[in-house]
Parts: sequence; C-alpha cells; structure tokens
Amino acid sequence: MNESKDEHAIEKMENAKNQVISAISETMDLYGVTPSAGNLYATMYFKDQMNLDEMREELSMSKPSMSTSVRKLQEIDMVKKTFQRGSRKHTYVAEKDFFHSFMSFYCQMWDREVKMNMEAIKHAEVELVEIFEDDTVSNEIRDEAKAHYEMIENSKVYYRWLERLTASIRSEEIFEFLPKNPPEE
Amino acid sequence: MNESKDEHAIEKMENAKNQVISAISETMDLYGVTPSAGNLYATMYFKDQMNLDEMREELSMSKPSMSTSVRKLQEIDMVKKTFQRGSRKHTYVAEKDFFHSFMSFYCQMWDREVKMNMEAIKHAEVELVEIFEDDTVSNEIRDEAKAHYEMIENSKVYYRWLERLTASIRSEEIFEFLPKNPPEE
DNA sequence: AAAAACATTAAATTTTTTCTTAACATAATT
DNA sequence: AATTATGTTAAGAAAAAATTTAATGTTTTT
Repeated sequence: MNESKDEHAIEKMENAKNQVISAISETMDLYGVTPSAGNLYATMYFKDQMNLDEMREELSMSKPSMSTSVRKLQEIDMVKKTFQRGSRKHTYVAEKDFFHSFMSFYCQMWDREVKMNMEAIKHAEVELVEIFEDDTVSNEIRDEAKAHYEMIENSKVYYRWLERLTASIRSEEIFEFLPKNPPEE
Repeated sequence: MNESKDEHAIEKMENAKNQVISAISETMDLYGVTPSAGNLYATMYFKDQMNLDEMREELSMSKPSMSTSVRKLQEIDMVKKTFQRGSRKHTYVAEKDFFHSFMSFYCQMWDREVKMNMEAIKHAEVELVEIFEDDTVSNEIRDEAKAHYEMIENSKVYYRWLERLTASIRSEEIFEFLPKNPPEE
C-alpha cells in the first residue's frame, strides 16, 4: 500500500494530538498538579491504558517520577489502576469524562475549604463572644470583638453555600439547572 | 479602668483571629497563590485597609515581597487599591465578600481553560478530518484518526457546559438555583 | 527644579520543589 | 526456595520559585 501517505498522516495525527495535549497540560495547573503530572495525564488521555515503563518511555522521564505523578493523579481521581491479567505490570487508565474529573476534584477541594474554615470559625466565635459579653472589658475592645464576630459569622453564609454547591454537584442535581447538553433555542 | 482585663481580652482576640487567619491561609492554595500571599490576604481580611509598610511590619517580610503578593492578589480580584488622600502611601483593602472572590477567581480560570482547550480542539479537528477523509490513507490510521476526533469532539460538551456555568455565575443566575441563603425547610 | 518619599524592578541568595540514581521491598515465576 | 521482574522509598542533584538587598524609577512636596 501507500506507506509514504501513511507516514505523513501519522505525523499529522501526532501534531493534532500534541496541540490538545499541550492545551490540557497547560490548564492543569488549575488542578494543582505539577506540569509533568499534567503532561502525563494529557498523554494518557489519548491512550486506552499505559504502564509505568510506557510512561517513562513516552515522556522520557524516570520511573520514580512516573510513579509519583501517577499517584498524584489517582488522588484527584483522574487516573485509575486497572487490573490487567497476563502481565504483572500495573496498568493505568485516564479518566476520560471531564465531568467526572471536575466533580471529584472540586468537591474534594471545596469540602476541605468548608471544613477547615467552619471549624476555625466555630472556635473563634466562642472566644469572641466571651470577650464582648464581658462587662469588665472596655467598650472599645468589646466593639472590636463584636465586629470581628459579625464578620466571620456572616462568612458562614458563603461556606454553607459552597457546601450546598458541592452537594448538588455530587448528586448531579446541578445538571437539572445547567444541563450537560443545553436545550434548543 | 481595668487595663489588665483589656490586655487579656486583646490576647484572646488575637488568638481567635489567628485561628481564622490560619484556616483561610491554608485553604488559599486552592486559589493558586503562595502561602505568603495567602497569609497576607487572611491578615488583611481583619483590617479595613493596609499600606505596604504596615504589611511588611505585620508579616515581618520585605517590602518587595509585599508588593508582589499584593499584586498577585489584585490579579485575582481579592484585593483592591484604594485612593487615600492625605497620605501618599498606596493603601489596599481585602475583598471581604467571599462570593465575589469565588466568582472572579473561578470565572477567570475556567474561561482560560475553555478558551485554550477549545482553540486547540478546533485546530486538531481540522487535521484529523483531513486524515480520515483521505482514501489514500490506510484504514487502520483512518480509524484511529476518527476515534480521536470523536473523543475530542465529545469533550466539547464539557467545555460548553463549563462556559455556561461561568456565565451563570457571572450573571448571578446561579443563585436562583442555589440561593445564598437557603429557603426554610 | 531639587529633594524626599515611596513603589517597583533587577540581581543575588536562599529555600523549596522536582527529578534522578541507587538502594530496598514486594510479589510473581520457575 | 531462589531468582527475577516490578514498584517504591531514600538520598542526593538539579531546577524552579520565593525572598531579600540593592538599584532604579516615579511621584509628590518644598
């Protein structure tokens, strides 16, 4: 057959893939991963599965690097280990559904944000109340404590909202409001 | 008056503030800022305004550090410059409405993600179509090109959704679906 | 217009992070 | 059970990022 045509087509296809790989890779900083982990994910996106040696080969990096990158990607649910019988190498697949990645990444992060801040606010509020309810403390200090109390109390509105946002993403309720495929005009 | 009581109250208030400052600071990595910028924001959150020298003093860091941190925070709209007449020092205020910070940060980021990836996909698709519509190319290669085309074409569903999510946050439409204050049970 | 007050840029240093090589641990095959 | 293939941890090297000091630029005041 026409091998030279094929070679040309392969090169062109590589080029096309590389454009997408670069774009994914460059925007993966949003997900808090290193450029090399971003690059690895984007590379895996075009394969059905890869093992550590193939990754090392493809990105020309060391195996421990691949091992740590792939672990990081597993933590944010963007890569899954697949049990592949026959070979004793571990194989991994990239999550190809971006909705899934979006959900698991942001839910995880926002949960942490809510939990951490709500906890701190709860403790701080106890102390602030004690100050502004204490008659022996000067009015100036008491007013300041009161002002701080009100500010952090008010911020709870945001954290509670973020909590509900997370829940509606997890339950996929959000797609009722904002469907994956928008209705026709 | 009772100064010793006041001293104690001040210390207690500092302690309360510090808990909240630490929590904000620790979760600010989500916003892609360095720990010191996170710390600066959290500190400013409890003040109505600060100038560079006050920041330097408070965090015991150099002025150029404060200058770069504050610039980074301005970029993501979490700090605003205020024109303060009388003093020739520039003064800055922290955005205290977390909804506002959420909106401007994520909209900015998601816009970038959508734009970058949609652009790359558009270009890649042109090349992939050329391959799989070319009869002189072997079926194996053409099928692969077709498969890749379909995968990236399908990912556009996600990017368009993300675009609509961003728009509904900007327009505040999202609060119709998910009110800031939830309705009573 | 000169001097002073401030902010920013540049260069150099320190710290942190990432990456690699080498050693180790684990599990599978013979 | 010994050997081999594979993955991970540890330690050291390289690269990147953050921070500081020093220099420069810019604006305001006198």
